[in-house]
Amino acid sequence: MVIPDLKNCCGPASPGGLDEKASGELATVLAALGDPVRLRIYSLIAANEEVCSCNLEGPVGKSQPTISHHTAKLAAAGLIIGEKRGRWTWWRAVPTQARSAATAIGSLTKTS
Amino acid sequence: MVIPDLKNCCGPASPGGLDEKASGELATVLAALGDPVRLRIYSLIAANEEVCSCNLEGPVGKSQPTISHHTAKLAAAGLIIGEKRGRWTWWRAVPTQARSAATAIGSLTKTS
DNA sequence: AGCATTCATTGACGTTTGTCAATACAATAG
DNA sequence: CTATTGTATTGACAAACGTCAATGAATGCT
Repeated sequence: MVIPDLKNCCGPASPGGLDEKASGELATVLAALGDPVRLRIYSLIAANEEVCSCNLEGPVGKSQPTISHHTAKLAAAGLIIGEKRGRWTWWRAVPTQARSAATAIGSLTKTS
Repeated sequence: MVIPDLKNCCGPASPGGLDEKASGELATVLAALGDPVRLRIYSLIAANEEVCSCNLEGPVGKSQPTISHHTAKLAAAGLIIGEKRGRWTWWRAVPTQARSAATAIGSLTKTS
């Protein structure tokens, strides 16, 4: 008795695709941006040089702990960094992180 | 009695940022890619012209219903489309969707 | 020093998510 | 037509998530 192929529709596809580690890192960044509230927070920060937390609660319309929670998540993904100057925390975007994620997505599409 | 400003650290920031609708749509796409398993599935599909489901279970290492669940989510976000040809479902990437998300992320960073 | 303000953290709650077993559906093969 | 094969759906469950009230920690003002 010969053991047949598990599947017979086609070969083992192709080697392409991200490995487990790369997909995990990129997914972290994309997941951080994959929430409407966080995306708006990030866009507000990225559109300005610096934004202090006091300017986030208003436009976003969430409570202060929620804003803090989301900014922490964006910071954990390396998308923003916060500097505590005086009484306020000022947030700045890290453009390289967003851009590398953007190019990573763009380079997933077939390049032929 | 004069009503004071709610916050006094700075003005109302800037108008920049995505509106609620735009952030919701983009967040849907990014959330779809914000999972390591889905990102690997998408990268496998995008790296090839077409991929049938039988070639996904193996590399991804998840059960068949899980794969189906994730492909459905990617399809709902408009990132892939499935065509049932013969016995197998063939998945194709929609490069425009991924690319528009990539450019949207890229254009969030300050352009000055 | 004492008080007010700003932000982070904790705790709690309901909702969503990722996963798989079991089942149902669809389409080909014999 | 019946059996087999590939895929989608359902049900269930633990884990993660988003949210807010309450509390804590750190800074500036008087």
